[in-house]
Amino acid sequence: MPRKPSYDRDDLIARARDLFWQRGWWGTSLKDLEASLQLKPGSFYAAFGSKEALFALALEKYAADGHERLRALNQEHGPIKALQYLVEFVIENDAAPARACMLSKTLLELTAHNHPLARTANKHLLKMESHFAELFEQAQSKGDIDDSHDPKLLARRYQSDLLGVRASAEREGVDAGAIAAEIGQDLARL
Amino acid sequence: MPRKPSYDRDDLIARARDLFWQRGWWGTSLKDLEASLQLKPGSFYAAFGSKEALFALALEKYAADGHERLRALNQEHGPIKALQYLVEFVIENDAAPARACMLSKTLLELTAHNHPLARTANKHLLKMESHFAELFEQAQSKGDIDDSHDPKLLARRYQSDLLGVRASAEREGVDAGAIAAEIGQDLARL
DNA sequence: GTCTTTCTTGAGCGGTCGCTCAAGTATATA
DNA sequence: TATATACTTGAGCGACCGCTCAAGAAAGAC
Repeated sequence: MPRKPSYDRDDLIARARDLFWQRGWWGTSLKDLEASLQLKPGSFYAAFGSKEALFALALEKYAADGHERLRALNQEHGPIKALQYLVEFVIENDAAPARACMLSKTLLELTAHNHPLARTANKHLLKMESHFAELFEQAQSKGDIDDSHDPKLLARRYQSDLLGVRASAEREGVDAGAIAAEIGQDLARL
Repeated sequence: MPRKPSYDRDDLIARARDLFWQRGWWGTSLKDLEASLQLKPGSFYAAFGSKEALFALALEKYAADGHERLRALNQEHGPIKALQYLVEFVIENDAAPARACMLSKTLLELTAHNHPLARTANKHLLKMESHFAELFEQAQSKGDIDDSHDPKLLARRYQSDLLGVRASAEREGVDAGAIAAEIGQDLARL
């Protein structure tokens, strides 16, 4: 007896992710979202409950896609090359709405306000860091990198470097590709 | 015949800088500023003209202080040690309202909106990068680091690393001091 | 003291914010 | 076809946004 929604929920979340990713939390208004998702306020709130709830879903999708990309790169090229390709990919992907990491943008924007979404973003970052550490472990098992390194420390540094180069890639007049290449060389030297 | 303002303009700019640095552009309201600067709307607009104009002054002060700090560190310890100490300082300075760089926060928040302040922030970042390059040049002149490196490339990478570790330092559960130490070691190896 | 000039005050402007809700519309079941 | 059950619509809520301006208060010049 009911009636189906006329939209694809997952597609709406993807569009919201792109808007939030590009414009940030305070920089994205309900009006922006209504225009992009083609949803009137009533439908919006029936579907997602609040702007905050949708942002959380967007973060989740963003993180899930990141994990999937890394997994695929690893499967095709092995751990170290996957980490090298990832850096290049995130700063060159023209399909992305921004070069900088959505999680870091969220963190920097909302941490000082003690906003729950800042904690959510940090959790996703920690998960991503763990994923990096797994790849460094695999690289050691395969003998690609020296056993003397601690995979967790390598992952921590790699993530920091990644945040830095992605922020740099958001700037005009900075050759982020060159920085990415240096990060890749650092990985090769391990 | 006139009447002097009851405030110290430079002190107000410093307080505004701290608020903006911590809470960001959209996250800082006129009400916040009025409370912190102890200024009613009328006085505020008589003194600074607009929220945007004050933010620009705050960025300028932020950048000027950064240059002065680097200059002082260089004078006391020499170029390479200055760059090493700077990383430690920015992520450990409890007096600062945030660990992350105000220029990068501004850039990430406002670039997608084509906001003039994003360009302003980027200009300050470029100036800072030039300052880093100068120090690397001096280090080469003194023989502290190898001549084969290009100071501009070293500066670019150093700034990227700095942005990364400062964003990481804003997170909970991340030992940014350890990352800073690694960056310092990288500098020592040049 | 008087005058002039500036600084200070705060009510309140038009606009936008995130969000609500009652009314209208479409669809799957019976 | 009749009914029940969603989904869709959009006017508009109270709160807050950045900002204005007329009136009052204070201080240097004479």
